[in-house]
Amino acid sequence: MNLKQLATKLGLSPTTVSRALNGYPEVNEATRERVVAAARRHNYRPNARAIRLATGRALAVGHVIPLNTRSEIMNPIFSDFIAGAGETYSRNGYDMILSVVPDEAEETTYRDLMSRGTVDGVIVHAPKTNDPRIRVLKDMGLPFVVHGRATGAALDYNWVDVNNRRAFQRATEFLLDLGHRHIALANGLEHMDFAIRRRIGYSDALAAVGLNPDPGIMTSDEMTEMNGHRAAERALTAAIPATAFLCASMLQGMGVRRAIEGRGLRMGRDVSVIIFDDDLSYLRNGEAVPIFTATRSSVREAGRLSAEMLLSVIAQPDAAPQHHLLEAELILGQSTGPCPT
Amino acid sequence: MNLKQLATKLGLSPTTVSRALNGYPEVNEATRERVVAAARRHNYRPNARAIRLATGRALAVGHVIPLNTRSEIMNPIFSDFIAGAGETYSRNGYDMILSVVPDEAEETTYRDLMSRGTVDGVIVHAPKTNDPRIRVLKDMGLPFVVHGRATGAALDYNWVDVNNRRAFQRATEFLLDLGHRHIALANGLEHMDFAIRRRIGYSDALAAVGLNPDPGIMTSDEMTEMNGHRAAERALTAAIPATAFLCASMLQGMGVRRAIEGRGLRMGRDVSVIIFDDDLSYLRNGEAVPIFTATRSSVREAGRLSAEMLLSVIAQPDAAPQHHLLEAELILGQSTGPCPT
DNA sequence: CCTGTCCTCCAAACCGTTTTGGCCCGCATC
DNA sequence: GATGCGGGCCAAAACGGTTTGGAGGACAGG
Repeated sequence: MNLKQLATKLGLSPTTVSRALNGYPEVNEATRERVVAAARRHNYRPNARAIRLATGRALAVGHVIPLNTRSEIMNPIFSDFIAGAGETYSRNGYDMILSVVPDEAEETTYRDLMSRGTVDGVIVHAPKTNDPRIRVLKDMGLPFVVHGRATGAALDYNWVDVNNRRAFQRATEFLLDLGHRHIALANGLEHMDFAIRRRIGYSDALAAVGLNPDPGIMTSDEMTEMNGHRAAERALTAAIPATAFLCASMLQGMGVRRAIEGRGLRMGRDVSVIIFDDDLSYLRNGEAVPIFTATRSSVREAGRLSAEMLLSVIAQPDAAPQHHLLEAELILGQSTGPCPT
Repeated sequence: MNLKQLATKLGLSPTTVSRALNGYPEVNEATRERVVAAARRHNYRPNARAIRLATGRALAVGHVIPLNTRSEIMNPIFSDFIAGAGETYSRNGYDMILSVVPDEAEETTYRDLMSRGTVDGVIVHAPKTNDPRIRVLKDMGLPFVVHGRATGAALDYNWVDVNNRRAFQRATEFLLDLGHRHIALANGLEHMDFAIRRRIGYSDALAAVGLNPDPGIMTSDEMTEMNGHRAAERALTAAIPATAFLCASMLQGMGVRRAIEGRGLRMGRDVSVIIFDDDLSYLRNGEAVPIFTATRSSVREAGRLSAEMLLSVIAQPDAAPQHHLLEAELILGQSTGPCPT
């Protein structure tokens, strides 16, 4: 059942039927109701392909997932972010298109999505320092929102980010207040922007009390359980062992906990741990009471917000760039306590 | 730059240009080269919206993600499956559309995707026993492939699945061979089809040596670390404590390990553990040598295969239903050993 | 009665491709 | 020299909507 058929069945022109269904004012209320009723009865659904061609809009947004050979982006964050963004899209009648491409093809993919008219805008994931994608997208004129920020980008652009620096600064301060002086950092890969900011927050807090970061207890690696474990083994057997840990992810925190307990120590009493908790649906940080003390910020919420921002940018492409800085909350769990003397 | 402009620039008709670019035979080789060269030079890219309308094909496939209030599908599996499927799609010029919808709207979403012509086919995720979606899609005539199977479905349909029953049967047999007689099962939610099959494999293996499953050491729950931990606590303090565990996921296995070590026992010596390892990119089961003995099957590979199957179904909608049963390999790690006497 | 203004509706153009149904010309065949 | 047959090209009709630019009629105002 298409528009023309519906129109003849109603004894109206396609024009009027189209207008009636799309809520234009120049159609009599009585006929509008008649049209709407008939449309429902024959469950007419306008062909999306035709609408897209006629209106020149794609009614779709893209998420380009570079399939790194060293696979970094296919991370645990991803599915929750997508869930949040996807909710927003479906509520607004937009499609979400995922492009999984080898990372060297990422730029080409953006160009393609744009020039073939497949999407109206894109979300940029996992920005690196001085990320080249920003310049490219800006030049192309394709609306985009970055999840995160890219330090050093000369241009202004739309982004949604967590205040990673402050989160880790507060967490470090909290550990310092508990008397810890040897605080290990199990960070993410530091070519990623968020990881750099977290390290700065950590260093700043140390510097504020006259401490220098000790490279012997700082690691930067993919945020897996095993790497967390490895980092903790190293920091716990250092010349001056760490008494506390700051972890960039839940998984790393679990690895650290394993190392702690594996040495017969108890987390929260002998060694303190704070993690960054992305509040993932399948990696809950405890139930009633959190296991880990954590800086928490929902990545799903970030997905929602990024999507909303992108839709608003698409609607008004010439508006000034928008920014949304989320604050992580510091939640108290069972993994922190005063530094043993 | 669109087809018409390119055509006039070449002094040809749109017809000929279109045919030249699409490799039709009725165009002179010399002109074809001229056209191709010009297309590249002006980097002409055909408008996807127009192609879709003209050909009547969506050149896109859908993945509908029901956003369960009890969030079951937004699981760790998801991102790897998507990565695998996405690779296949981009290689074949198809778009992947993700629809995140409240689960009561799932059927409506399928209807919409189909009747508005947004997709040419869909992948069905996380089938339950006697899953109603299969009947619905069959009736609609929308091509689909199920990732997993739905026990009890009367109709035949396309699916890609792992031999979950045999995997757990073999794992159980292996533990029995090592002398274990009290084998706990930390299963997934048993309204999910894969979980049922795994339990059957487990029970069958026990039955084969004359043992009955002990409900006191069997759990069925979401596959999280905490649930694994809880299940292990229970099974280790049962009247007759379990000496071995079969876990449906890596995360559960990690929880079980924590419980074991928390009681001062050692995994692999005092208590054996076998997990089902989906080979996720951010949850690697060890490096050189696996931590957990496991039945392993790459969910990413399953994604690739499902996507390929779907594309073939779309190409030949009337072919007989296809099935692809993957076998999980049993890999030996450090988490299993003879039953202590 | 004439004019102007709404209110409703419509015919036709348009979006950018693919595809159908020729057309023209050169060349071989009889 | 007519006929047949491909090869190479094209005009125009789809595809299924939206949007532009009226048209016709009712009704109010002068």
